[in-house]
Amino acid sequence: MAQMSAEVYRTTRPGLLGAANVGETVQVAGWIQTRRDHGGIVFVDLRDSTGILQVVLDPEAASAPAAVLSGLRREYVISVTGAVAARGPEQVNPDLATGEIELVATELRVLSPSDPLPFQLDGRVDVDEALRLEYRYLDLRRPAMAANLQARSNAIRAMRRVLDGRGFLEVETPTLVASTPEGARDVLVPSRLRPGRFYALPQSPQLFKQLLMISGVDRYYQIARCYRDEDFRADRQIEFTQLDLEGAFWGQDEVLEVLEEVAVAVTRDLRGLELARPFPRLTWQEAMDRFGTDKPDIRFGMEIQDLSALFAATGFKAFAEVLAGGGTVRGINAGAQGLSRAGLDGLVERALALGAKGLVWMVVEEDGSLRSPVAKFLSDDEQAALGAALRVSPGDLLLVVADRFQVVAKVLGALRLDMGQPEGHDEIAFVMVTDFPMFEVGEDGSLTSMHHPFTSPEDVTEMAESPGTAASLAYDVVLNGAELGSGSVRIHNPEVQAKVFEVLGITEEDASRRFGWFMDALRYGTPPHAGFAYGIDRMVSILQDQPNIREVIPFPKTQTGADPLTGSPSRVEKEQLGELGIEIAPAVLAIWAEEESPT
RNA sequence: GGGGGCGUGGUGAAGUCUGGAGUUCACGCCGGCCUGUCAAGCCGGAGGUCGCGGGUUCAAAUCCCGUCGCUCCCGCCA
Repeated sequence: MAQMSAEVYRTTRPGLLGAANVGETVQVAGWIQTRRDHGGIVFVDLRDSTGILQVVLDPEAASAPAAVLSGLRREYVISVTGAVAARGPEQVNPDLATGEIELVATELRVLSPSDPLPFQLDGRVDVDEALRLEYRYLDLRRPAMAANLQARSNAIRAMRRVLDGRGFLEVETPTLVASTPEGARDVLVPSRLRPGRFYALPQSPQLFKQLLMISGVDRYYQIARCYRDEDFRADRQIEFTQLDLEGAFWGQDEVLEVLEEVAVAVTRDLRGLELARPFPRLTWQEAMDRFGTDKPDIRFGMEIQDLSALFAATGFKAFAEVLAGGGTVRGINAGAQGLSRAGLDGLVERALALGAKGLVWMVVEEDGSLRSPVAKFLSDDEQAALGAALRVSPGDLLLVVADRFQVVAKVLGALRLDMGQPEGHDEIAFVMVTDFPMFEVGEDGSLTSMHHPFTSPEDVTEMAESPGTAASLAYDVVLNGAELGSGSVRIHNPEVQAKVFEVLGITEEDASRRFGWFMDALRYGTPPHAGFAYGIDRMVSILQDQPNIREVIPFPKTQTGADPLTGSPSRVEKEQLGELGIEIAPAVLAIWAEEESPT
């Protein structure tokens, strides 16, 4: 079979052919999308990654025997030689890119047959995702999924184009790193050569890219796989991909400019849309005040209004007590929702679930008066002022929450999304959120980094003296209400870094043990630097109008971290564990035994 | 850790609330007819332990308990 190596399967591709090729003799190969067998003549839609082409198999013209033609089935892989012919005017298919032509076959070879499929690829029904994942290689043949893979590739290509054009150096950093038990749970990998020790898979290349800055790499980027062992969501997988970047002698403005350029290029390539620059910018406080969240969806208004001043002298006890206690009263005008009493009760329940002590709803009547369980507690002046503040029209639904600022923001922010978020994703609304707080204050008063502990404070003195309110040089990029990524100006001064650890309550000893190597590096001439990481899965899924990131990940895992195709995570042989010095806990072995017993 | 949804021939759904023969619809699959269809058409056929286990009942896809899987959300995600 020496001639096999010289065998020609195709001379062109199905989707590349058009009216210009009429009269040419070509050979194409691909999968049979559908077959229409008329007893004599047989039509086959031949599919590959370029598109679909109709092949006409006439038993009198084709050299293949009739038995072969009638034996063709979906997803058979075939190679066809024939003449490109124009279709008659009655036979043009306007729904097909190649609909003006067809291939009249003279020779057909079956390269691979296919078993009947476990599910249909035609996209007319939503197949159970577990089944799709078990047969992902079939799922990915569907044009919609192939388009997602293509879009992802296009996005990464656009990123590289922008950054390569700006002289960035692409550098790979390790994926077997030291565990830093802070932030997300690490994915751990046992070491064979040093039994009892573990690598962690990186949550991000953060410290390595900072080391690269110290190394003299001026501008760095990496398409970096990152790992966080936390619970799954529609937009969260245990492993995900980031565009990680960093620049020396940079401040926030330089980073944001590059981020915009990347976002513009990716949006252009994926959606053919030219975004206006600069992107809208909000400080964290503005975002929280107006939208109740640090990742605002600015495709619609329904902004939160502070009503505290308006109720300063209110006789309504619930509001007065909150205000006396330093809280705030805020509301949104949700517009004409036309909700039933049950619907309104549902909103109250939702507010309670979000942590509110209550939710005041009011519906604006035709005469401008307010229909509400609490209307009788509000003076005429208050009602009038409320109407003015929320710019009401008859039929509008007003939602008011009184509580601590954090609670009000969370509840109204969530209700705003419930009531107003657009269904489609026609609009692409990027927004930069800046001036994040340095720290998050826990219930017990403890401080944790809002971003990460290598983020520079805006003012070191302020940070030391009032860490609870101190601002940082951290920023996010938000797209349609989703956080696409975060970045910051980093600390390049070891004393400042030590101070941040101190404020975080990390002892000098702890800091030295965990990050001593990094603190040392900071002492050898560290340039000021700043950077960012874009979540590529999220960016592509939103730009592709996909409901979750699994649609743009070729081989994702299920919510319990499993891959139905390969069976990971799998048990391993005792011998393997022995080499690693690892034993399975008796409690786990008992569960295994129970699973295996046939009962 | 918690809350919600889903699980019915190969696929997708209806049936479940209000228990009464594995019933129905669409697609796919197999066979037959058919030489211009294009998600071809027409005729015929096969195919299901209603996720799994237990309980209630004369009787369970349907009610109850448990469990597994998938999914959405809260917590978590420096």
